[in-house]
Amino acid sequence: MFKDNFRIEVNSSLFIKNPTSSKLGESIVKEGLSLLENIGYEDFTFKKLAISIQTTESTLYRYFENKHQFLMYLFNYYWTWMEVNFTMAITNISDPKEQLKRIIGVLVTQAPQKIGSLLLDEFLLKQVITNESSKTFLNKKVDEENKAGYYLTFKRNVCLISEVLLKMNPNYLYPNALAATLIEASFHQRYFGLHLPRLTNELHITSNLEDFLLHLSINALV
Amino acid sequence: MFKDNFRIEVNSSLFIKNPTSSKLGESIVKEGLSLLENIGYEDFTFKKLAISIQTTESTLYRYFENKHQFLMYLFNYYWTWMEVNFTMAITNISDPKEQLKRIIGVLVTQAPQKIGSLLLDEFLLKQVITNESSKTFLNKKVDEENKAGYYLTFKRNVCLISEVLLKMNPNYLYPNALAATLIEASFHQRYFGLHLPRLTNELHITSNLEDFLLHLSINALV
DNA sequence: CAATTTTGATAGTATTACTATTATATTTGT
DNA sequence: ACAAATATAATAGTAATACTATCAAAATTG
Repeated sequence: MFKDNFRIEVNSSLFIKNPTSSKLGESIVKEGLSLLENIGYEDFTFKKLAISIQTTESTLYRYFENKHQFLMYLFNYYWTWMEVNFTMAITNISDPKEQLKRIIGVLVTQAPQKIGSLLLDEFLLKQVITNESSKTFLNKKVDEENKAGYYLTFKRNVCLISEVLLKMNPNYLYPNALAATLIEASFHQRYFGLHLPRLTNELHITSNLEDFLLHLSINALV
Repeated sequence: MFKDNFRIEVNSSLFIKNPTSSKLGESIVKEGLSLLENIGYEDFTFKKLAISIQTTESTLYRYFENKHQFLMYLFNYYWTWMEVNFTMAITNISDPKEQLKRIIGVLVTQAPQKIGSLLLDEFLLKQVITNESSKTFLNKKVDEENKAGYYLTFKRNVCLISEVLLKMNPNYLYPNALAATLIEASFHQRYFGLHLPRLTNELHITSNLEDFLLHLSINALV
């Protein structure tokens, strides 16, 4: 579907030195993603990552300011990739309801289409974003980072979904809120299904999650 | 409405020494809440709290294992208090739709009814929980802490709301998921309204948030 | 192949997240 | 009122985290 030279590039404010500019940089983000998935954001350190790819902390700090910026890089990488997925999913589909179905289909997919040339493993990336993405904005630096454009890709996806919602009902008052809620619910409900099952109803099962979100959004838009 | 000796007590697994058992303990949670609200969870340390109440780190560690347990204490304090609020709000109300309205009214209230004898400031508590509560479960210790009962009060509230939802439509398949989604959306949509406005539609305004959640839930239940 | 850039190796600092010890207060039981 | 028990303050100390700095070696590039 895509050429082999398809690549995801994120805004340069999200790194010091572009990790895609060297083999070492690539192994930093690849292994960093894997380590993050294994031990979680709280226990993740540049020291540990340096050891696992046999380099030094000082080298990592030449690529990323700190682990928060590293997470922000992955977050933007993910949403840049998702924007491609969403756009492909609704291209040439005229019925807004069918568009919404496909949007939600993409949202709940755990292992998106593999693209050989994509640097990061899509499944791992989705797992990490599911578990950690709230930490990108739930902190006191949010306003500063918002100004720096750290959330632009995420906002674009919310707006993309919002536009589909509005096509179904142009008078709906809260399209952005609903779009963001669908995204957040897709992450957290899966998480709850796996870890705190009383907070959900078997929504770690993809088909249930899809049904829940579709039902919720369609009914909200009547 | 309540006697002056009304008190919120949380499960003893959430502290080493009960902070309500001494004046010092009370000032730890009171000042801790205030500091947490001011500087956020990431920058919050026991050292800073010790300085602000003129005690020492070692004393704080005799009350709480670490700052995560301290947040969990506040989280449980909040949900114990909310359970009282929800229960009061629906007592003697027979119409399920009216019950749901009142539940959502309680959920979106920023400054719940002041009760003189309540140790913690309700407004501050709500602010801190709005900003930080996702951090209670989004970490690798979640399963262990779930076993230890750290999320029981939260789950009870989700179930309480879930039961109201089921009264409106006993055949609805995802009552717990919807209840949890309403709670999470109430926190994050307000947060987005204040910090990332493109992710919402003016939902930092309480009446809008209320309308959004009510509309979402009522339509989901038809 | 010289110049530039990147990386590795090493060292060092301030802060965080604790634990341990002991003397001094404070509280409690009788 | 006083002894016993408990709580707190003061101090010290450790291992890990989150960086920054320096400089030589290696790799890249013009």
